[in-house]
Amino acid sequence: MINITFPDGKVRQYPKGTNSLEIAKSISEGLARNVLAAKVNNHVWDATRAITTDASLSLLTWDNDEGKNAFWHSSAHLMAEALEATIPGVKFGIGPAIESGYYYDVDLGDRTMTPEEFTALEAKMLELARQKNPYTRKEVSKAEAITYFKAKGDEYKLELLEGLNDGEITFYQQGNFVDLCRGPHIPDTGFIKAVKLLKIAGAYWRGDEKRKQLTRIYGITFPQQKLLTEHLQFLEEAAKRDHRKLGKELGLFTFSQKVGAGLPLWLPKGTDLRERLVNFLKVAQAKSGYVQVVTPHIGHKDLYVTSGHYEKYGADSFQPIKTPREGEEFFLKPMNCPHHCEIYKSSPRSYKELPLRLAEFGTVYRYEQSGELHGLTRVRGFTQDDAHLFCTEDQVKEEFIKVIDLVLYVFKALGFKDFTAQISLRDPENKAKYIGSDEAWHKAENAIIEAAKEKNLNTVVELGEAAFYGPKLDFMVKDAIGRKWQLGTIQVDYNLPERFELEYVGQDNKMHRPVMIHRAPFGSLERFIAVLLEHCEGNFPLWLSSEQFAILPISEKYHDYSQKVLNMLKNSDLRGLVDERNEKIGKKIRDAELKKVPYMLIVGEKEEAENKVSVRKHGQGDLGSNSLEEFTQLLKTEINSTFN
RNA sequence: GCCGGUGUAGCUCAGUUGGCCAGAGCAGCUGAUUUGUAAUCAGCUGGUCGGGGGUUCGAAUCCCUCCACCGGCUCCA
Repeated sequence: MINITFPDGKVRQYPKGTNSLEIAKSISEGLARNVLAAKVNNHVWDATRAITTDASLSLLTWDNDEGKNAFWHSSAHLMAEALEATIPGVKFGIGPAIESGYYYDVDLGDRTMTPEEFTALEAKMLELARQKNPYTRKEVSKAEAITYFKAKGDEYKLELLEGLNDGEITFYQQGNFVDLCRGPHIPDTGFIKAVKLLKIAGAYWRGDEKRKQLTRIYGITFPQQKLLTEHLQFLEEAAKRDHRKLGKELGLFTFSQKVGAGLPLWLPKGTDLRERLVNFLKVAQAKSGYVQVVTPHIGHKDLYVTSGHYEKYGADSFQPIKTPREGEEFFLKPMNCPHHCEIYKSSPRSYKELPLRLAEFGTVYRYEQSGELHGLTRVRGFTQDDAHLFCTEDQVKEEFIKVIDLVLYVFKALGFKDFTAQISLRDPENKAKYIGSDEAWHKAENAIIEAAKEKNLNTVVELGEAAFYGPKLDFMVKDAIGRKWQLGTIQVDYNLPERFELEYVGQDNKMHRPVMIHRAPFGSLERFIAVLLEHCEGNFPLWLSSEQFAILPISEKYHDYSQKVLNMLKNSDLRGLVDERNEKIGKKIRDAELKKVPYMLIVGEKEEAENKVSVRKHGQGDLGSNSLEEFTQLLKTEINSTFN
């Protein structure tokens, strides 16, 4: 007998070799029907795998991420089985579970796959699922495994085998399909009740663009049809929050093929929004000791040779523009830091001036590959809320922490609660990709890690994600459908001061090298506004709305009174307008609701007589009659609550 | 850049297997209406069907090519 310890601490005895599914059955049949996998001594196992020693056990169901993971991974195998049954000679790359579903990378040879084939493939998957074929695990020797895949002619699996050690190789089989796989899997295919194939894409084998591109098929499955329906509804809802759609509907920005791909055109309303964000940050930065600077949109080639950007990105940038006679080369500026370094150098600096915080809303231009462009989140011309802090080594950590505070302040004012702080470090395996000394990197990486720890940020560490000149802390926020985007960023840089030979006179009357911190709380205004739009679904915080209220007169007779109200509200620093169109009140309300105007003020005979307004709140409806003082107070209170 | 898909009026979309002047709703304009909490009525304007080339008696529809957009991959100073 063996002792099984459950999550609640209870211990029960079972015969040696029993499995998690049997244990679940001993508790209740209902539970057993829902068990997808099990965590045995903190390793996720097949529920059908025999337990031979004392162990801690927690049963994994659809409600655990690890349970879902096993479910979707098993679904990838099911899709592979269906593919193999319908497309002879198909070869398989990898097929993992992902955050929402799974994919499998396949080599279809000369054949292509189109979404029209999905229905048939889904049907095949369901047919196989109904057979309730068990997923069986088999330990195989490396030689056996190689023999199997050689016979099958699957070079991808053979390549994967090269990286595995003999003795740790397992096969999983369900039905006629055998796959090299670590597992774990769900007990049998019958658990899979609903299947939806979602999209098809090219994906380079092993993520290497120099290697063959396989066909990646994304899908999702569920243990109940109802869950699939809900998921599809969620996707539909998310599509409504797409910033490209909202930006168009709300008249914020547009693109023109003629102006060029990835070059956003800001319409008056969008510009208004940008200006408000910019001013908001300028005020906050002024309080934190920043000074504003302005630099041109182009810079001499030498500037980027010095900074190192020329060597790193010269060939992949917009190509230089030349002076007609001398042939001097200038680049559109892809970043502001080299310019700012030259501002630093414009006069001798004393330690007493540090930290020197140079801020600029600088528009930069980067050549992004055509396939990378994406609404406002990935563009070729964008404005950074950039600043460079020049400080002494001793000041780095404190400055870094102050920047974190600023980013958190900005995020709070805009309602971003759900974000992660990604600490991006150098790839220790590939140091050649980066410039700068080991020592400098260590110092910088430690400064970031300590500062993040001190501020108790919810962090993830990513190796190899650092910029080529230094490590960074990025604030990552998800868009409507869960794609992660970098917004705010803070980067420590020991390299540029070196390259530009920046110096300051220390207390000791000797020359010292300052440290530079790059930082941008929004990141880029374009991307920030995109993600903000998706988060609030176009319902901006009141302080940010261009049109905080719309006055809707019942008829022409009340236009004079409406104008009077408008002027009074404007005098209270509120923004809005009067809808003087010759439309019925229902129409005016509908349009204001669609424009997501936070407050609608309906005025007619009654309101004019009482010197009041009828307040209607977006998405909520009639709030009743208010005096102008009451209404003004209501808005001021709402605005203040955002910042406190 | 790569794989797959899409491109019809300002917006959202119809346009059967290639066949008469390419349609609708909304928006816009004109007029009527003077309105009480999510669409008042009528009339009108508006498109060289993404660009270019080809096949055909005839192309929005078929083919080639370029561009843009969408979903991924790779990349992202």
